[in-house]
Amino acid sequence: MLERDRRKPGSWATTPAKRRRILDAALSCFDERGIAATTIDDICAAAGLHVGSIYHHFAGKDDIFETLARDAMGDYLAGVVDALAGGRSSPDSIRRLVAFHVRWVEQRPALTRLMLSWEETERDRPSGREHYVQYSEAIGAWLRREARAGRIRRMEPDLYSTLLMGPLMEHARQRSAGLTSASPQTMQRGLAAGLRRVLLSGGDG
Amino acid sequence: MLERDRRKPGSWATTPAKRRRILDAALSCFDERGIAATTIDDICAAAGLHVGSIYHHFAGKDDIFETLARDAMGDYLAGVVDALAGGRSSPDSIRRLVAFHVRWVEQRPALTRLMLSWEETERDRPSGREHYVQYSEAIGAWLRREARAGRIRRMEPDLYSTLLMGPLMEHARQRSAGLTSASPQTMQRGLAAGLRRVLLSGGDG
DNA sequence: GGCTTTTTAGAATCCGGTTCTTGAACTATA
DNA sequence: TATAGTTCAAGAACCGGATTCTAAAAAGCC
Repeated sequence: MLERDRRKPGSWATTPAKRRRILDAALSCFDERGIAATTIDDICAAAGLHVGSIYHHFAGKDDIFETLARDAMGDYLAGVVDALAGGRSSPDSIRRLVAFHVRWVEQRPALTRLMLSWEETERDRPSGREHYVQYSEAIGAWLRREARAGRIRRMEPDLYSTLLMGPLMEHARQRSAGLTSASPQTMQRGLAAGLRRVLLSGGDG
Repeated sequence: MLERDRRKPGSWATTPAKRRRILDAALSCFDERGIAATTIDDICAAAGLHVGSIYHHFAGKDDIFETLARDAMGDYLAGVVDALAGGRSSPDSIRRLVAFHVRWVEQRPALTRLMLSWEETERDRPSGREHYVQYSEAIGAWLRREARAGRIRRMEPDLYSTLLMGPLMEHARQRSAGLTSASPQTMQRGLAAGLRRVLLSGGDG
């Protein structure tokens, strides 16, 4: 029934490549049908493999999802940290952060969706908090340093992540749901301006 | 196997009450086990009914979930609109909005979780955008009015929701995951201050 | 009290994820 | 190049949970 791509003997891919192929297949399924709606069979068909093989490489659907999501999150976080660290001043770091974020979201819609969904599902699990903590840590170091130097408004640590991540994640959500009519450039400028006003010292208390 | 609460003949509840009982049962299950993990049987046990009866009142698990989530969202939105409309000035409206939000999240952890999860799952569905649009509309009217009067910084409409909803929803997420150590009062003050800086006119462009 | 409609019980069904068994392909070693 | 051990693929079997279906009890109505 399913059109499977049976290879002739002798052309067996090496393990990491096969793993990759499953992940890629899953990613495109997740992206086009939604995460809950894709079945293992869908992934089988897309990867040209049978259930057994998939379960040989992964513990299950969740494992595949988590692997993809974890990678996506890791990639995003690395970019965030780089952007912040690479700025030559606080405003510059903020500009770079927002520029990176908007570009990432624009260029990786599937990964964006994955990252956002993960956020949701992870919360219920034992390991749930992990990513959140990771995110906070990633930004925390930079924020603490800048705040200590007086370049960034001093406030309750919890507020930093709320006020920084909030707009960024909300933007990602809107964008991945196709709800923004404004251009990426406009959003980028607006987000940067907003974050500057919230974070940088000066003005009313 | 399941301990069902069989009522004696003659004590049958009226329809809306029965519906309510199912919803309440489901809400507590969702809350204590997580949404994905609660089975229909769990809800049956909690409501003291059998599958058949539940399917008589609702189309399925999703229907129950959506009903609860829609109600939660409706309640929240109504409060938001009230808060904004009731302020005697823009800063006052913002203060009221944040105060309402923080209180709501504190007092209704189960509904908060539901609302946030709905956001996630809804995106994939045909009717997906609906709630988002609803949210934007709810705040949109107030924002447009204030902006036209010059009391609120003029910006791309999409940015309003990003910059307003972003921090609030992020706060709700953190809170419902038990990740804030700061007191509600602190968060409330901080959020209000942040939103004021972003939204109110004046200062750098 | 008999008739219709609503609600319930619970068995039957269906669907999708996971497990298990078998065998084929690869690897290393002699 | 046979051989033992290991990894990978196939696909049937299994299992749990959502949904559907049928019959019967309760409620409403005359």
